[in-house]
Amino acid sequence: MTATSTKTSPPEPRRRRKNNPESVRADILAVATREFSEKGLSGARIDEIAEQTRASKRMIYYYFSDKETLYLHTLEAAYQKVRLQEAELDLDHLPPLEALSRLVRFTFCHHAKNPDFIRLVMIENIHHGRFLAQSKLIQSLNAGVIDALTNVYLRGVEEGCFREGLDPRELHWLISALSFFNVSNQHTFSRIFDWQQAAPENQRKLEEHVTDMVLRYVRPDEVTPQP
Amino acid sequence: MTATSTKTSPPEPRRRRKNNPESVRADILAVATREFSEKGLSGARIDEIAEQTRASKRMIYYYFSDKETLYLHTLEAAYQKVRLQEAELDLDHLPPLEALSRLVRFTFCHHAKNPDFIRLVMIENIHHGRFLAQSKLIQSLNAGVIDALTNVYLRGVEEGCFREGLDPRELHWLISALSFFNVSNQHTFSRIFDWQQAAPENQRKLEEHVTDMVLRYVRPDEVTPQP
DNA sequence: TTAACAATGTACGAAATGGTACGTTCAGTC
DNA sequence: GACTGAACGTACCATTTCGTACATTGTTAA
Repeated sequence: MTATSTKTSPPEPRRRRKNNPESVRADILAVATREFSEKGLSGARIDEIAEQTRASKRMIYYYFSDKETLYLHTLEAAYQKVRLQEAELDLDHLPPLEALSRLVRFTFCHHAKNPDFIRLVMIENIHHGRFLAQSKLIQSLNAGVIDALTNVYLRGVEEGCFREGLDPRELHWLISALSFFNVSNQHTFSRIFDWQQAAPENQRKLEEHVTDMVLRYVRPDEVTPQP
Repeated sequence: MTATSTKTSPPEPRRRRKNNPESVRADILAVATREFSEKGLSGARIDEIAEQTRASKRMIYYYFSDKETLYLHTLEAAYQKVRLQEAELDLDHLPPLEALSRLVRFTFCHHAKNPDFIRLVMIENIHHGRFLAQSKLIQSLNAGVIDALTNVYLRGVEEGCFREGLDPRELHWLISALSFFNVSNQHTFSRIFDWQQAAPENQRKLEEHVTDMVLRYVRPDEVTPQP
């Protein structure tokens, strides 16, 4: 876009460049997120990212030294964003059953609303988690999730509404699996089984199933509660 | 060019081996499977595949016209292989509970033993299932899974060991989700939560959890069946 | 045998792609 | 205003990568 309108306006012919490092950086990161999550690390093109940015390709290498570093920053930013949203969940003031139910629904919906994040995690798994392993940041971010779930679970066991002997980490695994798969495999599943999985009514049904499944799983075995 | 010469064709049209077409084709496909599942469609390199083959790059283009077609054939071959293994499952002679339990365990173990297939499906989802959509073959292959599960489920409902009102397709979705996630997200999950998910004892535990979860899910609600 | 076609090897081209050299402009400090 | 380092633009390079032209060998039918 050569806006050098060399008109006969002597005082102000050219557009002034305004330095704005933070904004440029954020812009690049946003575009990179779109591109990487859409096409993967090897599929995304630096030139393509540059084109969609208000900055130039030179700027990408200026702020992020190379393609892989840019990808790593993208991944970190995505995890950070997720963490921020999760932090808003306040489960401790709810009774265990409701708290767990809410956590499951939140996870399910959150994943569904953030396909970019899911895709980045898929892509990272394709790369054997090699970049995530480099990131101290991400490692530190995710401890909180397990803690929150552990609290809820322990309270539930104490109150007798959850059965004993479950591992919160494994419980989290189950919740994640169902919520993640809902996004990650939507395309193949829909196509193979000719089922519009993304349709709102089906999403609502799946949310119910998933929540129901988790709650039934933690429910105490019936012990014939007759005295 | 099909020589349909209705001349004095002998009753025995014996086919003699040519150079080595079938073997070369199979070799290419095997290497392509490794490469695509490891690096994705855009990450895999035709030259790299050629190098690992006994054939040359020219042969890849001879048998499979271009990269994307080769990828599609890879995907189809992978689904076909899975289908063959699934067909060995014979559930109809088992009581419903055992049949379902066996189906879940089979799915879980099968996925765990075929990471290449899982990765290809992940990659295909990254591509929005665009190639799978082109394949009439794959579409036709996967109907059987639902049928088998439907039979088991209906028998179970009839015998009273499963609750009513569940959709076999959704049940399959749940089983798939848990089994798939176990492979697809192993790297990120292990790294984030510092948990050796691939370790045999953890795999055994997860298999139990997953089976248990599905069985608890289909179990009839307690209706206080007092005599 | 020989024509015809299938199967295969070698070398190369054109475009894409990650990354850089080098110069220019901005903004704060003295 | 002069200086300086950070912020930015343009043009370019070296390599990679998909794909092909062309030559050659094997195989079968007549």
